[in-house]
Amino acid sequence: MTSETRSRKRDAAATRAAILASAREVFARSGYDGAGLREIAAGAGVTAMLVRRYFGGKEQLFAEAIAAANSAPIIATEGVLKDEHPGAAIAQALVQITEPGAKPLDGFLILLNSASSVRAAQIGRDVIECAPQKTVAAMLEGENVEQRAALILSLVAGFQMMRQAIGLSALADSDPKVLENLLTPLFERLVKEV
Amino acid sequence: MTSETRSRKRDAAATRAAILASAREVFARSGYDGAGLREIAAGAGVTAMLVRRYFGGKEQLFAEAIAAANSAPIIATEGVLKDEHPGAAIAQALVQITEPGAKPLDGFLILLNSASSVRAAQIGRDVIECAPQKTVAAMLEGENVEQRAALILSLVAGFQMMRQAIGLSALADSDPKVLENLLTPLFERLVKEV
DNA sequence: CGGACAAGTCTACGATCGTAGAGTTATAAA
DNA sequence: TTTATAACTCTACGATCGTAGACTTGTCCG
Repeated sequence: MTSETRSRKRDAAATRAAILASAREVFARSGYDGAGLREIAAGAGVTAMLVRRYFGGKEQLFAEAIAAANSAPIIATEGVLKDEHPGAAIAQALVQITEPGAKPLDGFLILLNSASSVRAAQIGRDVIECAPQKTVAAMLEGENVEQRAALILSLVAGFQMMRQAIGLSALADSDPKVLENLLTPLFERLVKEV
Repeated sequence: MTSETRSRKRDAAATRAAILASAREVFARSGYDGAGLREIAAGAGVTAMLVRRYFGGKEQLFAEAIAAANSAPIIATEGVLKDEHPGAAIAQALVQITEPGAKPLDGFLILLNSASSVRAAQIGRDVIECAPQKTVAAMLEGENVEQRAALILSLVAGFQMMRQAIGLSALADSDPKVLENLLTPLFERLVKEV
C-alpha cells in the first residue's frame, strides 16, 4: 500500500523490497503477534506464501524488518549531540519528530507493539543495545556515559510512547515550544553532566 | 497460579476474584491480544466458559483487569511528591520499584504489552489520563502543571520500559545509587520548575 | 432427606493463524 | 517461436482463538 503495489513485473529484488516495506508498516501498526503474513503480503501485492519463500518464515522477516526500520534510528542522533546546545537540539528534534500529525517512527513502534512477544522483545533488546545506545554513548563525555545514554533513550522513548502511542492530551495538544522548554534542561543535564 | 487455585468451594465471588487476578497476570505478561481466555481460566482453576459467563467477554474482562491493576498506580505517588526533596524521593522509589529482580507493576506491563491493540490502547489512554496524570498534576505548583506531570510519567514509563521490559543492560546492571543520582536532578527540575 | 437453583463443564462452531508442497504463469535466452 | 527456469499462486493442513448453548454437578433450604 506504500507506493506501487500495482504493475510490478516479475522482479525478485523489487518484490522482496516491497514485502519488507509492507512488513515494516504492518509490524509497526500491529506488533509481531498481531501482524499476519497474509496482511503483509497483501500490502506488497503478493501472497503469503511468497513471503515464506523469500524470508523463510515470520521470525526471519521480523528480524530483517526491525533491522531495516532501525537504520532510521529512534531519534536522529547525527549531529544533534555535537550541537552547541545539544539539550535544546535534542528537545527540538524530539518534539518535532513526534508532532501529533506526524507518522511515528517505525523502529520505535515495532518495539513498543511487539513487547508482548518474548522472541520479538529479545530481538528488540539486541537492536536497542547495539545501535542507538552505543551511538549516543559514544558521543558523550565524562562519567557514566552508558547510563546517561540509556536515560536519554528512556526519556525519548517515554515521551514518544506517551505522546504518540498513548496520545496523552497534555503532550499531544500542547504548544511545542512549551514542551521544548521543559525538555531542554533535562537533556542538557544528561548530555553535559557534572 | 497466584495462590490457591486448588480446593475452592463453589463460591462465585471468590471465583470471580481469582479469574480477575489471573487475568491481571496473563494480560501483564502477554498483552491483550496475546492473552487467551483459556490460559486465564486455567490460572484460576476454571474453564474459559466461566470467564465469559462472569465477565461477558474478553473486552469487559480486560477493562476490569486494567482498572484493578491501576488501583496500584504506575508509581506510588502518595506522599512522594510532598517529600522535602521530591526529586530524590521519586528517583529512589522508581529505582527501587524497578530493580531487576523485582516483578514489574502489572498496570504498566498491561499497557505496554497491549499497545498494539487499538481497543486496548484506547482503554489505556483513559486510564493514564484519569488516574496517574491527574494525581501528579494536582500535587504540582506553578506553570504547565499538566505538561510537567505528563513528562514525569514519560520518564517513569520510559525508564521502566528500558530497564524491565527491554532489559537494557546499562540500566539493569548498574549500581542503583548511580541511577538515582542521575535521575534526581531531572525529577527535581520537573517538580519544582523555574 | 430431597428437590431447586446456582456454579461450573462439555462439545463444537466458524474464523484465522503459520506453514507446506505441488502446481501455474510470465519472462528472457536460444 | 520455442523452451527452460525463475517468479508466483492454489489448496490445504493442524492448531488456536473467542464465542455459544446445552448439559452436569455441587450446595443449601425446607
